[in-house]
Amino acid sequence: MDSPCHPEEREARRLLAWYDLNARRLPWRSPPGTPPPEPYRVWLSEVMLQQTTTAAVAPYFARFIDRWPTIGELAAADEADVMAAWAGLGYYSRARNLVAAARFVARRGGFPNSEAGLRELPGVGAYIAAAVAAIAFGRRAVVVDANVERVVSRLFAIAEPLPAARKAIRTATDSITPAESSGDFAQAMMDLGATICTPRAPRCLLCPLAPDCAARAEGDPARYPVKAAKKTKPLRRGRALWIARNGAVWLVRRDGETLLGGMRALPGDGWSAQADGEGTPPGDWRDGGTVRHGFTHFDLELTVLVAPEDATPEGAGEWWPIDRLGEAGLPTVFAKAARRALT
DNA sequence: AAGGCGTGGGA
DNA sequence: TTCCCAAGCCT
Repeated sequence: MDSPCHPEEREARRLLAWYDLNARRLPWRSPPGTPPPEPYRVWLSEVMLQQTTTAAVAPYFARFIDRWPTIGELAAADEADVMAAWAGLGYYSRARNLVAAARFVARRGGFPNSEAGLRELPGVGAYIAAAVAAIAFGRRAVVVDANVERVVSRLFAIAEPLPAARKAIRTATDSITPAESSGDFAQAMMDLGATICTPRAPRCLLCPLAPDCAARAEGDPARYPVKAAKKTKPLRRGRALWIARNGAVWLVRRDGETLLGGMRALPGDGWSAQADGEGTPPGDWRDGGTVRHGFTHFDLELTVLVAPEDATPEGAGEWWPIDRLGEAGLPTVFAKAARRALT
């Protein structure tokens, strides 16, 4: 059984053997070698896991599965309910696309089982299509996420910086992806990246691929993957309005597909103003304090302005009971502002 | 193709 | 505190 073989098979064998003993147990996953979870669960977990930690996803995944156990039930849901259930997880376009994709799949009569078919779902890109095809449908697919980029760039000592190195990384990943068990292989690569081949201080002594690892041979595996320098995040200032009356607060819904689009929110300015102090509020508004919040591409310093008792809101919105504010599905930045206003 | 798009946790 | 980062996608 240990007949001479291609080096690429050697890596997959070592990794799969390691995975048999070391696979993380996660709510959306079946143990190695057992039948895969339903495509719905695999897809839902992959969408939630984009740029998001397993610890953050776990409670959301449980709540979604409990409330919408099948793709058909999710397809029939009100989008507003899904958005509210997504609140706090971030990247809200994922929730908008989730509903659209669920309806697409339900109308179609089931999930596509090929990468190309999966790519047609809104919110499904190269990574998720490959992951679902491999994990849920047992297809051979080249699954490349940030973990795989790290593992593979070290394994092959790919010195080209990201993102330009993506093509070389994909080719290298393809070369070690086995024909069978490619779902387990993909999950094994991700587990290896999450627990052993970590961004800092990789635990090479525990790594099943250490004998094959070019970066390890060089002596400084943590220098891979090489990344382009990142830009500094600008600081924006903005205001949120706390307009309360009879135990209720005035909430609006942000429209469009831009920042926090589709989510409930406190009314306010656009945060686009570089300078604070513009549009000074009427003197009878009270300064409710300031919260800081970091977004992907800018930091926000948000001042909460508390309205006088007789203030009248303008435009579309709704009065929301303050004692049930937790159910409003406010994005974290507004949850912070509300907490500040209430202290 | 480079930038928009959230959030929380760890070092 | 600050920085980096986590199962990316879309335009």
